Amino acid sequence: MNSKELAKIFKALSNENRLEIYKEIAKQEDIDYEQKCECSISDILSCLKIGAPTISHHLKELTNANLITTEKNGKFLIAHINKKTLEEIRIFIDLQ
Amino acid sequence: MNSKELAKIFKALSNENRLEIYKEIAKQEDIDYEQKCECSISDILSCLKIGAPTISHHLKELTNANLITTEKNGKFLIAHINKKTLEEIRIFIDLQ
DNA sequence: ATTATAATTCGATAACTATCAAATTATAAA
DNA sequence: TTTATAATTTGATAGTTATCGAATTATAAT
Repeated sequence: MNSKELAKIFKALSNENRLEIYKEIAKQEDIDYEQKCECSISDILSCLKIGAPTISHHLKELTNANLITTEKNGKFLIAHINKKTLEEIRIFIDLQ
Repeated sequence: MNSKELAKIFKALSNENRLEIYKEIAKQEDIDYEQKCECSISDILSCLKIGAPTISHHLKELTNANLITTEKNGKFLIAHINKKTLEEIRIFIDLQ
């Protein structure tokens, strides 16, 4: 993976609130291990002090960096961690 | 390590050129394993297409995020990777 | 059908950042 | 002591981004 792509991933994680969102998604995915994971915007809304439009924006950034994937479940949105991208970061760290 | 600190670290790595500088420092440190490592601004200058003031700025950002340390050797500047911060990133990755 | 809820889009704004040229400081070499 | 080199600082600028309120869309519940 080249520096441009990697920098993009780091940029997506470089905002405190966005990082919190990412961690919350990972946490939910862990809890709901065998169930269908449901980490919706409304869930995140209650954790953070930022509005829905901002969360929507942040989720798009995370998606754009391939850190998460999302799908719609009725009214709700479900987010998943993309393990491959996480692995790319790990590879970078191990190389340094 | 909390999200605010971690986000700061990621921010420092979120610029392509700054990431390249970081990698170059790591590379030099690796090469000069038993010698005194000398990764100066002038060395980096020749690798990247940005000016000295910008590199100086980037080095300050990396230092500020505790990703590197620097010392002066005469006219030159020597940079070192801070392994502890690298380890903090690894811990985060392993938790996800 | 109407209403309520979840999420997104749009437009605006304030804050931040990468970059450069020019000037300055610090150090080494001649 | 003069000159050359390395790096930093300063000031400016163009581009990016986090955030919000308002409006809109999509879906579910009544």
